[in-house]
Amino acid sequence: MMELTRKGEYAIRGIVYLAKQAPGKVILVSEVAEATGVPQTFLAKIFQSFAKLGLVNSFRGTGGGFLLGRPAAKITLRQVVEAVEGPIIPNRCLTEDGSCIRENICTVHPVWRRVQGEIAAILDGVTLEDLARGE
Amino acid sequence: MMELTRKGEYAIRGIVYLAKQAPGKVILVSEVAEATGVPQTFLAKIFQSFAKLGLVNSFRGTGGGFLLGRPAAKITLRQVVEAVEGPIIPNRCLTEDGSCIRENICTVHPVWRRVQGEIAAILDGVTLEDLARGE
DNA sequence: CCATTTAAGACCGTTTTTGTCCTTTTTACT
DNA sequence: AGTAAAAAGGACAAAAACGGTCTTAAATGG
Repeated sequence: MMELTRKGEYAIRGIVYLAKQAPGKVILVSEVAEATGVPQTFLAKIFQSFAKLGLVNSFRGTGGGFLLGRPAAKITLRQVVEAVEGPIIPNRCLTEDGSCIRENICTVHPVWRRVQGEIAAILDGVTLEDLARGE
Repeated sequence: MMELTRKGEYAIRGIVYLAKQAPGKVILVSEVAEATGVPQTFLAKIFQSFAKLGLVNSFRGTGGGFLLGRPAAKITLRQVVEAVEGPIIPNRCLTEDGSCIRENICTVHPVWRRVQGEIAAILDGVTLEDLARGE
């Protein structure tokens, strides 16, 4: 359970690869795809969504490509993961606006809340810089 | 991301309902299903898998039904969740036998290891007794 | 034997995942 | 201006997972 999807894994691989480049250097999706072993068109989609969120910047046309939208130290693993996988929600009842109708579920509610908080805290504490320079 | 499936939620609802009963009392699936709002045949499947693991005991025929396989205090939320959802694996690379081929993935590896450990610890710390008596 | 209740497995529709493919737009270079 | 190189965007599709249902068999008590 609680498994990251391929998309999530690909996203991390791809953006970490960008983080390893010299700041300001523009990289082709094709290069990232090959280097990380991710299907190119799939990775392109992922990077497009990153671009919309400002996680990466993109340039079209000849000489185009991608680079980080801000310094690697300012991008957390949580931001990357949530960008592709959505918010960290261990249980549906955490989604709702405070309405957890069933009582027996509600005793579990605070447990999931803790799980959510712990995961978020861990992922918040790791930046692309950390990951790029090998911990 | 990281969301519990319906099955997982149903499983918790169902077994917590059992945990709320007087010890030794045998309960019908139909009763549990109705009380918790879970589809009966689906819940039956879940309880069957619980029975195989000893989380519950079952009796067939007239007067049959289910009850906890051991005291509620001896069943953790983690055991319940893993019984239906499988082991807690935030990332595929944690499954493998130490082989995390890609280097950039491997810098992420210890992070997922921590996530795995934290979730496990939280769920280990909660028993059905806790959940049954309302935290 | 008969009604009841779980056990086991086959089956099935829907949604999500994991991509591919094609067209369009933007850009740089000649 | 024309062309080649990229990313942007959308449609499409196979495969897997999810969320169940249904049927038949086996056990049990009366």
